[in-house]
Amino acid sequence: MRLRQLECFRALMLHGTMTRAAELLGMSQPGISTMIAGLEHETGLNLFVRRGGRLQPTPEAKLFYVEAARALEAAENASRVAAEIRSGRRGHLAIAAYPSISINLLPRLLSQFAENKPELQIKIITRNSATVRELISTQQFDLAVAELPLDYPTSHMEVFSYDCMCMLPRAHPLAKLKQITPDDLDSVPFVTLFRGDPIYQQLASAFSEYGARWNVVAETEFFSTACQLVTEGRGVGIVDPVVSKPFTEGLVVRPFKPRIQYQIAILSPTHEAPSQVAQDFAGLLRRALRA
Amino acid sequence: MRLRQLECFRALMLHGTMTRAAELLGMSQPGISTMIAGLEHETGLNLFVRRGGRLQPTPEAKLFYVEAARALEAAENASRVAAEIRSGRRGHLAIAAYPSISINLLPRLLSQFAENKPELQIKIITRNSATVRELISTQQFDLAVAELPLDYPTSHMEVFSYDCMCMLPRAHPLAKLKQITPDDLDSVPFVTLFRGDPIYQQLASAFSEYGARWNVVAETEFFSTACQLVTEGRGVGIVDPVVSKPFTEGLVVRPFKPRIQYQIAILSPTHEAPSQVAQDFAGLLRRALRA
DNA sequence: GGACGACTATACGAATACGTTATAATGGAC
DNA sequence: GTCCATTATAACGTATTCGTATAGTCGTCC
Repeated sequence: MRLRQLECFRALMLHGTMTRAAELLGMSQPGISTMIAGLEHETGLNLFVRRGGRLQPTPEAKLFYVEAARALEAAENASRVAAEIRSGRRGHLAIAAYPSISINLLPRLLSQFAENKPELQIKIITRNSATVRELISTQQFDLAVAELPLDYPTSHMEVFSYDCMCMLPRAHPLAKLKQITPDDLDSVPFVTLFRGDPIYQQLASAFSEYGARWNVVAETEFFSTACQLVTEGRGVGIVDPVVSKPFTEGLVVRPFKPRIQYQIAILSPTHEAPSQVAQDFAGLLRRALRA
Repeated sequence: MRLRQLECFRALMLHGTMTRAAELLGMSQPGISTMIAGLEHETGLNLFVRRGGRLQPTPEAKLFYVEAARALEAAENASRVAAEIRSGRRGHLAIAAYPSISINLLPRLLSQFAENKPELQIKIITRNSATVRELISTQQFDLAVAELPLDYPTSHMEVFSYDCMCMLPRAHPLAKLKQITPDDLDSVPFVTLFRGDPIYQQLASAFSEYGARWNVVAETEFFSTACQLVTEGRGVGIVDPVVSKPFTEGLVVRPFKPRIQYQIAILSPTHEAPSQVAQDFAGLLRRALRA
């Protein structure tokens, strides 16, 4: 039993004559005729009686039609779903990400990505980078974004490196400089990430190397919190130039020397092949993180 | 999108390798390979990634599988239903019949007919023969059985003629005769059908022709009622030899002379083609009515 | 009753699909 | 490296599909 036969059968049942059914299906009348003959032969049912040169559906045809139409609709539905999956309109996109990127960049990109994909189910789980690293191993996520370094590196890792910038309140005296060094920040109130963070360690080394006094007035977990403190005038700070960009709206941002490196990575599941949707979104995310 | 492709896809999803799927479907491995390649091409989905010489279903394949399996099942169901219809296990059989045949013969034949047809829906409507004649015209019945003559004869009518028999209580003195005539029944208490019935008129003519006195002690609507009265010893009567046979169990039945003719007919719908089930049952009924 | 119109069935050929065998290519295991 | 299991590709015969051409059937309109 072939789908094409059912299609012809349905058209014939709905439109009465082979000639009209053929028109509707964009094929010739003899095509319909042989197709119906084949269906009758294969099912062993007499679907039509030839009466007065016309076709009249038998009671068997009416009974069979119900099931035939159902099967056709299921097949057409499968076909439609395939198109939806292909275009990314259907599917799911589960992403695990560390907090700073979860706050602004990720939801912004996701809502842009899902614009024309009504059936796409999105899930964002926010955890610290170590947990994100573990989550991607469970194969339950399509994509993850974590800060480096990781205790247990994973394959399928795409790294993005940034040189951190110095951020200052707009009215800060140092805002007129093109570039900031630890010397410029000697004893200046400073907002930084926590002691355990690589950023903290790099900053400590930089100030010590320059022989400047690092006046830490606040430690935060996230760049976004630090940004807010700087905005409030508590001091100056350091920030990555891309992910945290939305948080530095009212601030002045200047290159910092020496280089304070900040690295994040897009992680993909290892055992599982990534879904097309995940790959597409990874592309969008990659462009955003490179910018 | 062809059903065969979905079939291969399902087998592959369920059994992991093309080699095994091919075995299960009774075809060669390259056959599966090309079939899957065709499906991937037509749907535009990457259903499998080739990793380490093995196939691994992509997330898209898992999503699509749900719909594909559903479509396949619907098609297989349609196929199964076709087989059920063909063998008469599925369908409906609506029969309109006059009372006497509805009481015993028809339900007996129908239950025999439906023995191995679990899904067959049976409907029996009992009306007098004139109404049965009208009902078959409404095309809502697959078959009808009515007594003749009918005011408005219909085409598709298969007539069965019977010579009525005389029935007597087992202990009746006339039971020793091989054949009964009106002369034998002169003044004998007689149970007959109603005045309007053709049987009544034929009997009246017969007694008058033989110059015998017809001693009617009871008039009934149905043969079955008459039979019961005879069984109770109220008199002798006349009965058709086939339809009413079940009612004359404890009675003696003898040929009657002159011939009292009783005719019934199987009626088929005119506009509608009869269903295969109806035709099959008509065959069974025909054999029973001819016996 | 004959011509016409609408419809279905059959014949035949070309393109496509299907499924086979043979064989290459790949990767893991020992 | 060799063996084993797997998938992919090529070549080829057969079946299916669908078109065109044409014949047959029935009802209708003069």
